[in-house]
Amino acid sequence: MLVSISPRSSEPIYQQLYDQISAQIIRGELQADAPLPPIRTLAKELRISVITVKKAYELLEREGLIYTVVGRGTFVEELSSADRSDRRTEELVRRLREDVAHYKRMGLALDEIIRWVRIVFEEVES
Amino acid sequence: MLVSISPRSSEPIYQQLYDQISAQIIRGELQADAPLPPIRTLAKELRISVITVKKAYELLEREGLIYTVVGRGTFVEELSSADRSDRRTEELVRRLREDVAHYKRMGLALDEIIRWVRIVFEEVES
Amino acid sequence: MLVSISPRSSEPIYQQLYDQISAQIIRGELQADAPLPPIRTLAKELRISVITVKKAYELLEREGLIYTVVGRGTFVEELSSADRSDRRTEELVRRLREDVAHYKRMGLALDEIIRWVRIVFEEVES
Amino acid sequence: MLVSISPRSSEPIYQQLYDQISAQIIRGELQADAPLPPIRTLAKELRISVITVKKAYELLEREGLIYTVVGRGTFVEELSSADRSDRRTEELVRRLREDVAHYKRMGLALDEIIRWVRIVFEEVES
DNA sequence: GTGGTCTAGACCACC
DNA sequence: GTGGTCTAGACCACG
Repeated sequence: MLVSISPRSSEPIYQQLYDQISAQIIRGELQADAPLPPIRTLAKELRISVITVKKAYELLEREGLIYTVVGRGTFVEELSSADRSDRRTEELVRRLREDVAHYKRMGLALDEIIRWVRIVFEEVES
Repeated sequence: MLVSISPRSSEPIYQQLYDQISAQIIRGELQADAPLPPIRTLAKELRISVITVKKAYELLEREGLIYTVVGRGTFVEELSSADRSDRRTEELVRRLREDVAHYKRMGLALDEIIRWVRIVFEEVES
Repeated sequence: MLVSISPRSSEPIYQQLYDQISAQIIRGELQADAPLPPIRTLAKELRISVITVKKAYELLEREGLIYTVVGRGTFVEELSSADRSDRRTEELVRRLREDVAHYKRMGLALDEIIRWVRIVFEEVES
Repeated sequence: MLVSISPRSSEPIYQQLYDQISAQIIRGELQADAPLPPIRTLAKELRISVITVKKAYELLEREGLIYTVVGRGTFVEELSSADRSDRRTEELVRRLREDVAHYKRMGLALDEIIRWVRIVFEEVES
């Protein structure tokens, strides 16, 4: 599992973790029942607080993306492909709604938004 | 000048004000040297604190979009249409870059983003 | 008498008036007993409030630079050349003290200040 | 980090803080990534409001001199020595231009200004 | 009437 | 513990 964080970002670190890990699970890059790194290990690797990692894992668990076996560790939940598709959509739409509302408020027409999305999409690193 | 705020949004109120007013100036809807509502008046109308309005005005002033004459009031700065176009693009691209990067990280293709933007655009309030 | 104001400056308008008029008197450009423009006239010319002009004239009178004859108008006070020289110095030093203190706080040595004063002096309009 | 304020000065407290801290950063006295005192601590030390300190920090951040990591604290931005030199000059010249313009308007010759700067420099506290 | 500054104090999110 | 936001209210200078 690969994650990277930018501590200076305005997005909270636990959110960055959640976003990246959930995306990998939903895209199917992490197999069902595969183990996630132990909280302390991941915290040490990323040089962040254990509490922060724990918060991200808790979020993932509450969303049904991972499960914990006390004393054994944390594992990827099994998701049907329908599940995965639904979750992806749901998560996505929630965010898009906010963003698009913002563009509308800035006075952008639908065509303009799409035009800019095309332009920016290629330049962006990921 | 028309502004509206949603106190429940996660976006700070002063930021909402800044966004809306700057958009109107950049779109040229507010004439150069036109007076903005006095901070106290606007605060009362929106039922928020004077200080919150002031913070928005401070941001606008620091961006060179408005100017203040103490004891007289606050006014729209004169912007060439080239200026306006530049600022609009700059502001927009900065934001789009972040958003699109996020969608990419979540594993979305360009087509998918555009498809969803179309769908969401209509249902969104403003 | 020639005065010009910049309404956007952070320096109050009445102060701008005071500075310019007092400088002209102290430099001897305005003869003793020469009439100053009536308050209302000057206010109209400069498109500012009568109150503002009045405030400047009051300051000048309090400093003994002008005198008022009710019903006749306002006139330049008679100053001995010693007087003029004293006032000029006094006024100047008060201001310089603040400015120089600021440069010192910014970590500038005496030599540096002088070097920069020389450079800037020529470029400045007046 | 050493700062001192004079509450009686006409210069706003937050501006005094900004001036002193920015000067230290630009002079390179504060190392990159060194932590600034927490706003609450500094406020208590100086016996001023937290908000006043925050305002100074906001200014510093907007000028790119410090950066904030929410929940962790505030830190000195990394500046190349070229950067530092540029900023110092820029800030200085902006201010000097105003001051010198004022002296010129008061009818002072270059020699006189320099003579008085020399005299005043030593007596000034800091 | 206008904005500029400062205050004390509250609540929140994050680490 | 950290900073981020918002509040109500005060006092001042300016026009």
